[in-house]
Amino acid sequence: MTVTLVDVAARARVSPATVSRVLNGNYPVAAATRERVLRAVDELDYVLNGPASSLAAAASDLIGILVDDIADPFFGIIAGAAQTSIGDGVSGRAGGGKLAVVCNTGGSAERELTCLTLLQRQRPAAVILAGGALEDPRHIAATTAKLAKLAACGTAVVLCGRPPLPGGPAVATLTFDHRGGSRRLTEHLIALGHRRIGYVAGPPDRTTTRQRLEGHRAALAGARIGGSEGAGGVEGVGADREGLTVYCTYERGSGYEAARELLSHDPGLTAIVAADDTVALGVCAALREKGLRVPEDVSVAGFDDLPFSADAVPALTTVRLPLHEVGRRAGRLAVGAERPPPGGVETIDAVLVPRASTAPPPRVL
Amino acid sequence: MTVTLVDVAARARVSPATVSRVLNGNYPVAAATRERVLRAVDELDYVLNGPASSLAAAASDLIGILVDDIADPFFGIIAGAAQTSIGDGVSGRAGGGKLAVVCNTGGSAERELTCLTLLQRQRPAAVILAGGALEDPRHIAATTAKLAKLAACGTAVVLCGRPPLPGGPAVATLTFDHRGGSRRLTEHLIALGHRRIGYVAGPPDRTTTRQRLEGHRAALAGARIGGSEGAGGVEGVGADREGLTVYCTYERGSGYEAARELLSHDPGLTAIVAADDTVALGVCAALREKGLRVPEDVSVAGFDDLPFSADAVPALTTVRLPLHEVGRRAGRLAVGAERPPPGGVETIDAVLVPRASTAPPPRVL
DNA sequence: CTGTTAGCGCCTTCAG
DNA sequence: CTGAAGGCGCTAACAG
Repeated sequence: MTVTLVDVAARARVSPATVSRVLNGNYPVAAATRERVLRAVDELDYVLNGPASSLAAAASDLIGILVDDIADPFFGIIAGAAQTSIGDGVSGRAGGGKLAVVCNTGGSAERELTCLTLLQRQRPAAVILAGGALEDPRHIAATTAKLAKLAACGTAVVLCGRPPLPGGPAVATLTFDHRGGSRRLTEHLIALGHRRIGYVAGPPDRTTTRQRLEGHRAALAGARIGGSEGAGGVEGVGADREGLTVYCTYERGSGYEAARELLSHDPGLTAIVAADDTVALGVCAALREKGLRVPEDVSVAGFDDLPFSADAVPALTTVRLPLHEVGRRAGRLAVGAERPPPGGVETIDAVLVPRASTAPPPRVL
Repeated sequence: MTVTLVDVAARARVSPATVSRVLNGNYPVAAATRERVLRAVDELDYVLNGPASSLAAAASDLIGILVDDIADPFFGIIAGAAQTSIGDGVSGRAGGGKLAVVCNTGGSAERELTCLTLLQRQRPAAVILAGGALEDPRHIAATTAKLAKLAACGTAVVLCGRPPLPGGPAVATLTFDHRGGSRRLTEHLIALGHRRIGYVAGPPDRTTTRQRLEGHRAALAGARIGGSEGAGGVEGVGADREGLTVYCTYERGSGYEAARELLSHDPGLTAIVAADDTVALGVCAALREKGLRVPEDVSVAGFDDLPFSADAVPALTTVRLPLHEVGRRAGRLAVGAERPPPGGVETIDAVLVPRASTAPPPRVL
């Protein structure tokens, strides 16, 4: 029913092996023969049978990109850039052409592992894990083991936006300097004169959340402000001892709730730092609803510098992560178009972008 | 090196065929035997070889979701919902488990076809095409042919957010009532008293753009306003005769430019309807920069009701598309968890959501 | 440069 | 309910 390699070979009057060779392009074939084969391919509208090809070659042209939430621009931008950089290598014809696909884990450890297994079945050429990692030790172990297996089967593993793995089966890791960016952000607020600064952290037990919180607390400690940076590091879900830190998910509504909670704990806050820009928008909404102006009454800052942040009213002070650039590089690393950084790990700078949503507090001390 | 079905069979002291049967679950196997096999699978940490399985079964468990731009929340939401609804069916174990993956076309006809071909190689269980379609006849023909071929090989084709195809190889089509929603939106503006209404259309030659523009013009015609709705339907790129319609891409920056162009053509505009919410934000930015207030001086409306629209300042009047719901249903249709609507086509309502960004014009006539 | 020969790992009749 | 055998469509050594 469907046309196979043999059909093409027959039409081009060559052996199946020859057809395979011109399609894969990695073997010398006479120009005339190639022409004939290509013509036959076109005439028959032949499409390679991926499974058969992958079985025989013990490798597929699939590249998986794992993200927490595809509807979140943070991941959308990284994934889109990675896909584009991978797709650019397509040679148009039947040959070449890696297929970059993105899979959604929903931020669930279980689904992340499931996705990895499902991908593993396909014997993918590469896998890119985007975004922060869960810090649950069991999950880390499971993930590491899975990735090691993938790597053992020839799959290139690229980590993007998370710290390198201990046992490091990864080809390369591009990790963000969340800590530094976060620290500079809070320092900016402190320099403006703020002393009571609320913090809306991301989901607990994630590398991104922890690193950003650490940066924030380092800034406070550097200025001898606040007592919430106890020896304990990140505290459990909910609020810390002073009620100045609450946790939420990367959603606008979650930020809205979080801001209300912060305000109820300490109505005297003059600034709120949010886990990311989306959350910051929710924070702004809650503030507005309470009749508080941004930044006159309360300053608000986000993180990531997502596209809409520049257009928000007021424009959001945030920390820029070069998501597009990093996604592009992750894609190139995955296909081997770029060599891994020395040591396999590169830390990407996070730069402070001061805009209109932060200003001195109502009454500078 | 890697563990195969045969290894599992040996360990469980059964034949490979039996292992295959318990993994696929679609054949009677004694409970005790199944247990033994499952244990062996776990102990050996066996992972099915997808290519081999797909080759033998002539079908894979891959489901492809094609989107124009994964970084655009419109697609992100649909794709995410589809993936989730598909993933929910996972039976945890080695069996079951479709892998839903999303592919980016970047809105390019060529890449869309390339992606389809790459997917076609995998012999996917289903393909979901999300978002509006290009109206270029050649591309429609090519796409239709490709989808017909996919369908002929047993791939379920689901169209989501675009009109059904003429030759209809699709299992099901969920299409939006862009026209109706758009018409109601412009009627809302007219009822408010607006007469000079600028229109920032989406990319030309796309079903979505055309349908929304048609709705807009139908509203104008219904109110005997404007002469731009000539017999010609959508005009070429750029501005129409009166300069009241300009085209742009679904990006904030593009909306910004478009608004400036509209204003330069007709500074007397009292309202601007944008192709979507993202574009509307760009329009607002341009207006603000010109010293025009929204909605006091100029009303602005978007489309889609993306999450950030409710939080914009002012909150954006828009037309809500149930993206999440539609994505979920597309996923269910793809896996056969839901029966296709009668006739295979269902039109999804687009409901007007009036918010703060629209108000009567400065001077009602 | 090209043809021939074996499988890749699994599913699926067919027997038992 | 379980085992044995054949082949899915392609690639990768080998020859020539």
